[in-house]
Amino acid sequence: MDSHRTVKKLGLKATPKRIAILEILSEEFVYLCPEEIWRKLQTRFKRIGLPTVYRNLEELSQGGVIIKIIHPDRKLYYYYCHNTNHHHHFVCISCRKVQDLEFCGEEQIIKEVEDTLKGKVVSHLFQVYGFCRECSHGNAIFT
Amino acid sequence: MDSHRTVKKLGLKATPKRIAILEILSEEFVYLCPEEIWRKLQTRFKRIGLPTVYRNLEELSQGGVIIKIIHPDRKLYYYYCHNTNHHHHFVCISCRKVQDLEFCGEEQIIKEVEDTLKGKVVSHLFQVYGFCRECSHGNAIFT
DNA sequence: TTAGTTGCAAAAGCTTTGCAGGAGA
DNA sequence: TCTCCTGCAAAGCTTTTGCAACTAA
Repeated sequence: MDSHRTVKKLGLKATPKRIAILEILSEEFVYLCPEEIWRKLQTRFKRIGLPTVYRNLEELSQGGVIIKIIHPDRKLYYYYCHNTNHHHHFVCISCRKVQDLEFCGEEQIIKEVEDTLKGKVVSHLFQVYGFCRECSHGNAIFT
Repeated sequence: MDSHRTVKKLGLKATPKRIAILEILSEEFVYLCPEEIWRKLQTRFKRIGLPTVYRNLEELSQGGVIIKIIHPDRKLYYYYCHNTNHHHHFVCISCRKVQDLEFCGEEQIIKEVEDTLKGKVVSHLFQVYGFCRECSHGNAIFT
């Protein structure tokens, strides 16, 4: 909520632009790409560079405050996730809304990898794509 | 196995380079990026363009003969998967070896999305990263 | 013959870097 | 004051496109 404090907690300076980037994302329930965030920032700042957006998004995501969304188009997308527990997302491919999922299956994965393959799990990527409630009711704009 | 027939079955012409690309991938148990495949092709063909590799990989993956591997570096990677059933992969982040997983959890995901979120699942991405048996025994070369 | 392929060069994007000037703490 | 940030311009890289020449069927 308090973007200023969140930023400082990461050991970063609380510059107006950094705070604005975090605020923009935290007010959205969809994932955004750097350029979209940049365009939103332009309404608040007359001079704002795209590299600044890229740099800040990377820092915030390194700090765990926002997450990268894996997208088939291989562009960078970021999402502010309010839920701090380990969980995964249901991503609407029409309106880009992101919703939390309870299901994970991490235990079973680790068990299978360790027991059957004798390997070691470092991380896992799990994302579900589809149409959210609103978009599956006829008004989907698939892009 | 028979790359020639596989290619023709997709409605594509069986050109030597196309077949070679498929053969190279089908003999590997790791995922490769277009440039790596291109370098391997250069030992067989004196003239071979990188765009040809990109184009063919895209066609073969459209045809379902090979799959794209989602990678954090957002580069394209392809993998020839011998298993035709729905399944997921355990990817070794050290040696790039890919191994099939039995666990999926698709039913639970669909149930949760439909029951709780009232949405519709179109696809899901599930990939597990870690160290394979060999690489977790000390000889890992993490890049 | 002829539609599908390929090589080359160039373009296209998105993302990153260098660096001098600027601003939080 | 002193790092850390930022804007701008330029570079970097991977991937894609245009087009004429080529080739599998």
